[in-house]
Amino acid sequence: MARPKEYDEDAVRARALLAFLRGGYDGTSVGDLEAATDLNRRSLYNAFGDKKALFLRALGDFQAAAGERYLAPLEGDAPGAAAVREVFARLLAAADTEEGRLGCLVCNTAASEAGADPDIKAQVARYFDRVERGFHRALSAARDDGALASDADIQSLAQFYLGVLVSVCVMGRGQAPTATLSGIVEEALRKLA
Amino acid sequence: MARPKEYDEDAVRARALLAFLRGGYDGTSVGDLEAATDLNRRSLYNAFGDKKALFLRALGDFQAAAGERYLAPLEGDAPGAAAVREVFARLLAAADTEEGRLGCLVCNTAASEAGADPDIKAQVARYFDRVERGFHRALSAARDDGALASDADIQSLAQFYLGVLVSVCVMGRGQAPTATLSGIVEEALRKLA
DNA sequence: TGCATTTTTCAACGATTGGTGAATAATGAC
DNA sequence: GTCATTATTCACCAATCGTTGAAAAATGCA
Repeated sequence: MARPKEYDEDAVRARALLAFLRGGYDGTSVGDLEAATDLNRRSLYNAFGDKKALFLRALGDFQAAAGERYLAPLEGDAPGAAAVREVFARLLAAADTEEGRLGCLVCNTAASEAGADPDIKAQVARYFDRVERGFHRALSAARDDGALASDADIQSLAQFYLGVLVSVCVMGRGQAPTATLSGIVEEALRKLA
Repeated sequence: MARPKEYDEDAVRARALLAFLRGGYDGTSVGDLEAATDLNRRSLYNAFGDKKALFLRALGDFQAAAGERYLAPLEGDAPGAAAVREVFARLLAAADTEEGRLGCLVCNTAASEAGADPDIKAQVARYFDRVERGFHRALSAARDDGALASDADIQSLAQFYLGVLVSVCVMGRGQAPTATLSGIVEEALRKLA
């Protein structure tokens, strides 16, 4: 019927995501995206609309990937204190990898000028909400298991661990030594028996 | 001897700082800086060199101002648990102001593409170091006062509170509700008797 | 073998970017 | 008043920005 695409769209989006992770929204030009994806400018626009739309797709892809890679313990069928610990263990492990050092696209975006855009801001808020909800679920289970006092404030604890997660991502990107990151986490996890 | 400047350099730098706080490094054009400072392009370049130099000055100014406004309790002559609490109280109070909602230039920069520049990265690291050192000092006093157990790990606690500070700044900029920010802080401060 | 459809290539668009050269204006020293 | 010095104004630079139009190439269907 028509000429077939010469590229795999999922792979292209994965490469675009990496580029945005490196440079952020403003710091990544369409030229950079061409180079990162090996795709002609025009094909990018045909496939995704414009730069912002592509960024939003990347942001969505990141949320999906990070959700699976890091948040799974919170959202799986074994929530509890161990799940919370596992999330941070995975985060710290990632901080030792090249890709992990790029930080979290959501956190980076939240702190950046692109975070002023309403569409982007909404996606950021949605992810933070998801993380907080995940912690809430796990912490609730932890309380039922006795790892937390029965009168523990689950809500503010969930917000607290969301904050710790954000700080690990931001400071990790800022090249903070791994020891600093694990210091933060270690101290934060002391709240769990 | 020569024609006098028509502007106050300190005021200009303060306005440039505000502009960078709003838009970040990449998101603030020289044109934006002209508008923010009411200064001609050429005068900006004559006075500061180039955009990056001006940004570095703004970053330095921010550190000085934030140091005085927020970190003073940590560095003053009454360190201790109350000083730590006071820092976060000031941070939360600022989160309710328009200027405070712009976040922290250091944290924003750490998460942004500009954070890749070595000169900028060094300034970011220096500030984080200062904050951590401040917390260390206050926490050490807190331990001596009995507000912390005598075997408390002051080092990782200091890193921990630095992380909490970063997360409050980043999430505050991301328009997180004040309740979320105070939830984080409240939970973090529970470590202090 | 055309035909319709869609991808790809290539070149260009106007706008904006950071940065500068040169003339003009304002001062204090003489 | 003249001169050296520095600040301001204004026009302009090449480069890059995000985006698009139009032609060429590749497919399935008739």
